[in-house]
Amino acid sequence: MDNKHIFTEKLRSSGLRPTKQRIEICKLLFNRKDTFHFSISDLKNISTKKISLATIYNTIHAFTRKGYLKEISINSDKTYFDTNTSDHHHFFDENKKKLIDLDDNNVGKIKIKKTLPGKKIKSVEILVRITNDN
Amino acid sequence: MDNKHIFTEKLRSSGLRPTKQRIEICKLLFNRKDTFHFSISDLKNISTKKISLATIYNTIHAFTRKGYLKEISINSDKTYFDTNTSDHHHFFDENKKKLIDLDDNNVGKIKIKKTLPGKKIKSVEILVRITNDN
DNA sequence: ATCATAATTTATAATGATTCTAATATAGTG
DNA sequence: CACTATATTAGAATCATTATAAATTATGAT
Repeated sequence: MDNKHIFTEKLRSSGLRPTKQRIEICKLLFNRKDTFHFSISDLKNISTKKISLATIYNTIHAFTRKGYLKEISINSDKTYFDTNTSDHHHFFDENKKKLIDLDDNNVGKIKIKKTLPGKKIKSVEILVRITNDN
Repeated sequence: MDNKHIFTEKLRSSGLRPTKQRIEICKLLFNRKDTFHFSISDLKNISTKKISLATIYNTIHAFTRKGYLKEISINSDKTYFDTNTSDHHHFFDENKKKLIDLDDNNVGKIKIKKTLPGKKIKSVEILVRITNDN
């Protein structure tokens, strides 16, 4: 069971043609229990089928625009993406250079007391940098 | 008054030789009232003296290691630095692509309820994305 | 001040991620 | 099937950043 028809429908209903490359990427990303943090090169590496780099970029960006992926900011040369698009935060393990989810309900309420005229808050993201405890 | 001798001393006391390039960069960064958010190319642009790009990179990284600058993470292709090294957070204006300081005391206390074995928290950073309110 | 040495600067090349381009292939529609 | 819009592709282009190796400069000792 690889959910091919489900992905096909999902793609179609978002106005994206269900090509074999997109379905393959869907399988890699969404046929897993846990949320997946990855960079483009990670994705390239785990893919057995040959999909061009440009297609991987295009697809991941399309999925991000559709809200199926979330882009994550850390100071690193690579951009990371997350299959968990819910409101949540991250630990960044500086030793392992790995992201770990931090659920919104594992963080106390955040109050932003400063406001800026003519601006509205789009999102509030927390990054907790962690290191080995020694 | 350009604080040249103060910068010279500061550099020397951190084990960095006070070269004319480093002193020029000190002036650009620290002779200002407000904190300064910049990218390497911003710095290159405001410098009237010709300093090679490699030296700008080297110097900014040296200053960051010494704690005179702080590196900031946002999802963008450039790395930003901040002359305000105190514990604080940022707004990122998605329309203007500009960073704005958000003081720690303008944010309610943040409680991280999840712990990870063998790890300690190094820092907690908040990024508040804002857009035009319309 | 001069010398020797280690640190620094520099121009340039190399790298790596990402985007662009233009040709080819494919999906959806009639 | 045929047409057209959309996708995929390989490869080139771009941009930020890092590495290299030679020339320059700061510093401490003489």
